[in-house]
Amino acid sequence: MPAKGDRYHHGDLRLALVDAAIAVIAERGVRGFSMAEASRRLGVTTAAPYRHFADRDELLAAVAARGLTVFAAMLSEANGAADTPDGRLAAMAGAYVRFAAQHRPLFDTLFSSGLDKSRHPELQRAWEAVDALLTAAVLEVCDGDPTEADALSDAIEASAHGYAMLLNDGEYGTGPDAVDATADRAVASARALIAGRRALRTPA
Amino acid sequence: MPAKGDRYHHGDLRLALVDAAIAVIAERGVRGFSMAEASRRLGVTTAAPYRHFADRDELLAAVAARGLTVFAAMLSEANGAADTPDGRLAAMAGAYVRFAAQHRPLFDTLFSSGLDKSRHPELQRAWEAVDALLTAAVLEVCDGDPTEADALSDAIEASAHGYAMLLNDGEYGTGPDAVDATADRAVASARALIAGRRALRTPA
DNA sequence: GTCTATATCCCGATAGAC
DNA sequence: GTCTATCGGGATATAGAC
Repeated sequence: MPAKGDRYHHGDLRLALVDAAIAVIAERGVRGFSMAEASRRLGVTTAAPYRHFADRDELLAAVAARGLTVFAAMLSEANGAADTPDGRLAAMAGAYVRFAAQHRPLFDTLFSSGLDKSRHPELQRAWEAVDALLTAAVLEVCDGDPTEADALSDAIEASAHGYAMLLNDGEYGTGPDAVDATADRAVASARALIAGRRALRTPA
Repeated sequence: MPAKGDRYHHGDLRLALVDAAIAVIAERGVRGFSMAEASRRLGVTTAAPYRHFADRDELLAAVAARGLTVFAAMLSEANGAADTPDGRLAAMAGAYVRFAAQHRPLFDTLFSSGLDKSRHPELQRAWEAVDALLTAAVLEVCDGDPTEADALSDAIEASAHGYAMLLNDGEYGTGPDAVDATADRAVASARALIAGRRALRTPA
């Protein structure tokens, strides 16, 4: 406890607020998050956060930024763990689902917080970095055809996103087994989409 | 205006509240909904709804029930509009996306309202009816193999759900063209999953 | 079946002291 | 950089009158 005087001060309230926000979101969901509750957890008054964040959205954006860092790391790691182009791409679909389940507060902040992305350019850039990871992996699979690559990229992303959302909704049960099973199914679906990708070319 | 006395009475406040709730959700999103706001729209006091709904969740559940009716109707109609098993199943994926976009308040209430489904048995039954539509269509496609049918059903559902969520998040742009394009892509993805469904059998 | 009125609680955000 | 104090707003839900 590095306290200078008789009153407790945080070394880095800004950082502590991000952590506290994640903890609140983990327990009460994104819509249960409030500046007041995060402040209470840290034992500071509700005014304190406003020295570090202009408003509620800015704190949420900071949480989202951390989420994108973790997300990119997990996708990247999955990409490195397989040895074929198809395997790398499919593994990223699995990592997508695992990220959603293992870092649910971050995932929810990214996708269900109602955060206006266009108002946070930093987040847009971080998003582009994530997209680039997926795009690169897709291009490895179908390098000749950028149109097909776009369609396949969207298809795999949508599939993984759907599995992730439904998993977190409890549709597949709860617990680590459900996470593993769903991640496996996302991987298998990615493989099926890759195998059947000819059908993505004809929308009718 | 069938008013008996000098004061306005609704013929069916319960029904009017469901409509008002949908209108509020349409304008302010699911998390912007409140009993108070719905009451205000109808010109009744905030106490009035509690004669018809025990609490906020019960009104949301009524909205969800309507949503499931519409959802089932759209899936069923899409199913009837194609002439091959594959076509019927794929068309349902497109209908899933169109439902999400064209009835966004209902879709959001079903999937993003934080409603505890297990506490509303009526909703569970309505959900099962929706699931049955999808299951039947999938069984037509792969009638010999119930395990494969389960996997394909989940895969198509997740894919459609992902497209729907990302569309409503603005990921594919806005407007009727974006809806059409995304629905088409969901249809194509369903076809790709059907075509590549052998890959769904081996989770590794 | 609706209204008036109210109890209780929570939130975001700011001003000014220290 | 944090605290005290507060403003202004909104929510759910109930009690009792009509």
